[in-house]
Amino acid sequence: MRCLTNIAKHPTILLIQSRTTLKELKQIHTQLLVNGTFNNPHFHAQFIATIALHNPINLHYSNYLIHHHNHHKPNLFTLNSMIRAYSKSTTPHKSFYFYNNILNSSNNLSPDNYTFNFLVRTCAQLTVRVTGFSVHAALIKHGFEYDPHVQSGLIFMYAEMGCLNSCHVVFEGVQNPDLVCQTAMLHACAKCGDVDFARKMFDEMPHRDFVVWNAMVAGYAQCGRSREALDLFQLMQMEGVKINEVSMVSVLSACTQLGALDQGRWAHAYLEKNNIRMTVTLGTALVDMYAKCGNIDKAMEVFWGMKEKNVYTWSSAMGGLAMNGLGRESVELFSVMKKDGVHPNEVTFISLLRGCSVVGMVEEGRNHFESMRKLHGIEPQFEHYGLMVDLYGRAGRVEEALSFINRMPMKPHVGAWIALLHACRMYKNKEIGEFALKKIVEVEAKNDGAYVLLSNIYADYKNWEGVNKVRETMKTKGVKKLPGCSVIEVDGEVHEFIVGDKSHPRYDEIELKIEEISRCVRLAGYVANTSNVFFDIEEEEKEDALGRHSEKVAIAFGLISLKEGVPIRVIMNLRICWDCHDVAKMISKFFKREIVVRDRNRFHHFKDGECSCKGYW
DNA sequence: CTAGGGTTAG
Repeated sequence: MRCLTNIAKHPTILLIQSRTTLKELKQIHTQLLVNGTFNNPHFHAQFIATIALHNPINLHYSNYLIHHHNHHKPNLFTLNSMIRAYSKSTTPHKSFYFYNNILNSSNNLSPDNYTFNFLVRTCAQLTVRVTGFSVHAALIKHGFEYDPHVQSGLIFMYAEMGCLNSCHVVFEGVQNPDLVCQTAMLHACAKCGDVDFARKMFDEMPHRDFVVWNAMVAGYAQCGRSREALDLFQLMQMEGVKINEVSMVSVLSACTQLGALDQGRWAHAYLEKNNIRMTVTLGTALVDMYAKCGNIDKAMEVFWGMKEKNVYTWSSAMGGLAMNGLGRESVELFSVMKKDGVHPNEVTFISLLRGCSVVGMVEEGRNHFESMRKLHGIEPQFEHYGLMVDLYGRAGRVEEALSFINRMPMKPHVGAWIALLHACRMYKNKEIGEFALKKIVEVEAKNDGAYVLLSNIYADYKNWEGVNKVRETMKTKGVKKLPGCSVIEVDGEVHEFIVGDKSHPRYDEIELKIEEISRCVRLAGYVANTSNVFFDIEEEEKEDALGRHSEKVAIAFGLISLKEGVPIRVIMNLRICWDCHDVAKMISKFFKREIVVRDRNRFHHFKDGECSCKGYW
């Protein structure tokens, strides 16, 4: 055992941990063969395991070493390490090859608690329940049902599969759950939608190390409770808990969701100042944060500065470009990615198709969609079909969008119909719009967004009867419209405005500003675009209702609270309304202020009276 | 010193 410990600290092993290139590995390998270090079976095992664990990119090299330089039969340590490495790879099923290797080995190996711990993690990756159940059965057969390592793994596996009950069952069977096991259970609760229970566990734990803190912060961030994530992180700092790159990934993710650019910038500065290890994951989180907080230039600067990028990084950058209206750049980045030898996955194609869609590159988008199956072996999912509908629809080819839906190999999902309905709204197509709504409510009787869209189409035609009919239907069915909500960050503090809520301490000043805006805009001869007002009310009242949309309130607040020249950044939960969009353009001109709005679909950068979306919503 | 926490879309 002493011997193994020393080997783990062997300079060559440490070198592998910090380097990744295949070329260097080959050099090291040759050297070790020559000087005879490989004659030590322990070293050989540790060498392969280290490559597998620290250089997942070069997993095939560990494989090669096992098969072609096999002076020694791989031992359990090596095989377990391979299972572990593959459980985290993009091809987790290959773990089973090594599991079978253990079972069929000629040198009497039998799986141990590590084997099963890693194997259940493989099942967690695969999320194929049947596989998970059979591995569970196998480990019971081998007598590891009550092994603490295996139990932690099982909790993790069932969490990934969404079986919180099974997690509880396993957890209750644990004699004295240690920190690792408790962390797994906490993670499971957060993952399966019971963060509050996770927090309860967290609060009741007598000893908490920094991994537990990280799990809790991540738990909040992943379920969208970003504020609580940031609050807990702050507490973490105050308590002097160790902070590493994993903590920062969660912090950045929370900032991304809140659109809190200032806090995101602070986090970026923090991790540079504290020499936090820049991993691919952390870099990706940074790129995503800048992109989704409206600073796409900075996002790309970070992106190009990253030494190592994976498919997440590329997809994230492409998605960010698309979201910011830079569709062409997104498509170009896709070619660069392929040249770089990175294989796209299904998410990459979502980013790519969005890129095509926002700039109306219909043919290009269709070609890429076709290439998914033919060139990349990726079966398009319903999201991809939905984006194709969007692609045709945005470009005004509403009929083609409809016929595309009708040719889908699966039952069109609500999202596809919604995309069509948006196109109908944009191009004022009443007939297809009515048809789309019918299809939507067949599945989701209470889809408020769909009713509102159809109502808007009627309003465009000044068909108040139609508007009223929609309103009546909604009333009888009990459909409630989701209230608009906009947030804006001022001096690192996030202010939230919900439509109709006047509780903000500076609401009176905001009101005055809105009136000033209205005056300016009217002087310029602008007539409000009132078709976004849902109910048939008097024109004047309508303008008033429009004047109080949450996005406009947030912009007004930005005007009074941010220094001149500082861009106003607003994040909202719905798509920006047409009138607010027009008014924002004018504000950007009259008040000489840049405005960046991230709505639920994309970014709108308003400058000198123009918007970056150029009509492509 | 083979276990636990993290990134892309919807």
